[in-house]
Amino acid sequence: MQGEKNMRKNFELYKNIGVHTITSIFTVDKGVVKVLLVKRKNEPFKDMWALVGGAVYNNELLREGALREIKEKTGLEGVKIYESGIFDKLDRSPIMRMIAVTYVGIVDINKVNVLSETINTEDASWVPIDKVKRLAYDHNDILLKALDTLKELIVSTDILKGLFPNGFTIPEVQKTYEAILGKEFDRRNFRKKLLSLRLITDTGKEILFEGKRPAKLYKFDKRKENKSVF
Amino acid sequence: MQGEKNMRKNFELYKNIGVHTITSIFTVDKGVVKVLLVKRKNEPFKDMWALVGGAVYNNELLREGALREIKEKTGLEGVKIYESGIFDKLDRSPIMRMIAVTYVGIVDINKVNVLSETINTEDASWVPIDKVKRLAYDHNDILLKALDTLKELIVSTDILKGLFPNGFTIPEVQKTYEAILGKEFDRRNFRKKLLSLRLITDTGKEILFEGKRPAKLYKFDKRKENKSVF
DNA sequence: TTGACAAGTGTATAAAATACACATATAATG
DNA sequence: CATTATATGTGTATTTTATACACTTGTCAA
Repeated sequence: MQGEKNMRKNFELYKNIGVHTITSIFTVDKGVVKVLLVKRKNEPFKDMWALVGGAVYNNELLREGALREIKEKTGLEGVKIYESGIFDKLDRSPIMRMIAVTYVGIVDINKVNVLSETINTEDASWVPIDKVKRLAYDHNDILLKALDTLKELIVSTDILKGLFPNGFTIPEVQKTYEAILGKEFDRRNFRKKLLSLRLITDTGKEILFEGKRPAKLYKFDKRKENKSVF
Repeated sequence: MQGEKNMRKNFELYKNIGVHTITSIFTVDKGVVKVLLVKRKNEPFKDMWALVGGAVYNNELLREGALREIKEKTGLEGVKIYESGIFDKLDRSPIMRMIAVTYVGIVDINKVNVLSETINTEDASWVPIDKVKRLAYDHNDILLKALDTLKELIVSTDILKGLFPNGFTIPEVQKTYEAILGKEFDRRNFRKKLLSLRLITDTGKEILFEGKRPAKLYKFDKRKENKSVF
């Protein structure tokens, strides 16, 4: 068959496809969605900002490679990541054929502390998504896709659990939804919907923000790990 | 940093990750969902049945590689394929580290003719999904994931257009949904929903099936290419 | 004490999903 | 020709879900 010949002809080339993982790590900080960027230290794209990622080793799973890169480049550990897509344009890297398997994660803004303790702030930074400039490689495209994936995930999975390790108030969750989805909800209807799902429970505690009426503190119900939120 | 050392140590290994595409091509034949399998001619897994796929060349996109493999192994052309997932277990191939980028497609059963003209039926076969035995590699896992993907796609995209190139009747579409989703719909409500979306138009023609009342023939509205069906 | 601010709460209306029964067009049969 | 079997076609009432909308409450600061 014709294909067999091509196969042989292209075999050496085929051996040279590189595999990278690239993760868009988000947080929501006072109603602003931010993404974690790192400054590249090597060519290509030296000194440009980029999403977190790198080459996958032969002896690790893609997901493991992604988590390793996150830890090495930012100090963050235990991030829950979700598949987002695959990027494989032939010229996406100037060095060699390279495909990128991309992931999405979201973390509590307080983990920024961890970041600043272990990594020079010149090397890693939380950037509001509408302030992101030209990134290395095709990372701008990857980021756009990641935001789409994030929008799908917050209405169909419990991905936001990772954002509220110490409980949350309903207005807080609402602001997070509004920031990520880019639209507003009626306060009464949002609360009604969230409570009707019976995925969260009232802790009985309250929490105060600068001289306003205290808000009730809720937490995700542990018994319903993987059900969708919206 | 510690990772840098590992990087160097693993570089040779990293160069040896192979990239495959694997496509689950479905059809629905008289209410039965079938998948297209091909018999392997070479080791590993020689003579076992497998999904359609193979190594990606360095000079082609993943999607192009998938379509090339489909054409080479089954003769099918012009199949619209959708991303399904990535499979990367370290031992999924006994030969080398291999990651599989997987796709899903669905085609009109009448293209089976094309198949039998160009390919020996010993080499390729439509198999009902509940009759699929042990496949090569991890293709049973890939098939399960592909079915999940297909279920999502038929309620959120116009993927079924590819299944009805010459128009369709509403009961036909309903049977297809029921076969793929594994549940039944009320006939009146299904028709109401489908028509309310205004994605299909009445052709004015009718079609007959063996001594029953003729059914109206519809077609997808060309102006609304990419809207979701359910 | 008053004002500013965000949190908390209930009801009425509209839209969507669901449940449900009978008439009709064809081919096959006697 | 009348009868039967079979799958198609059609409308309405009910339930569920989503949406729209206004006033009261608790805290801090002035």
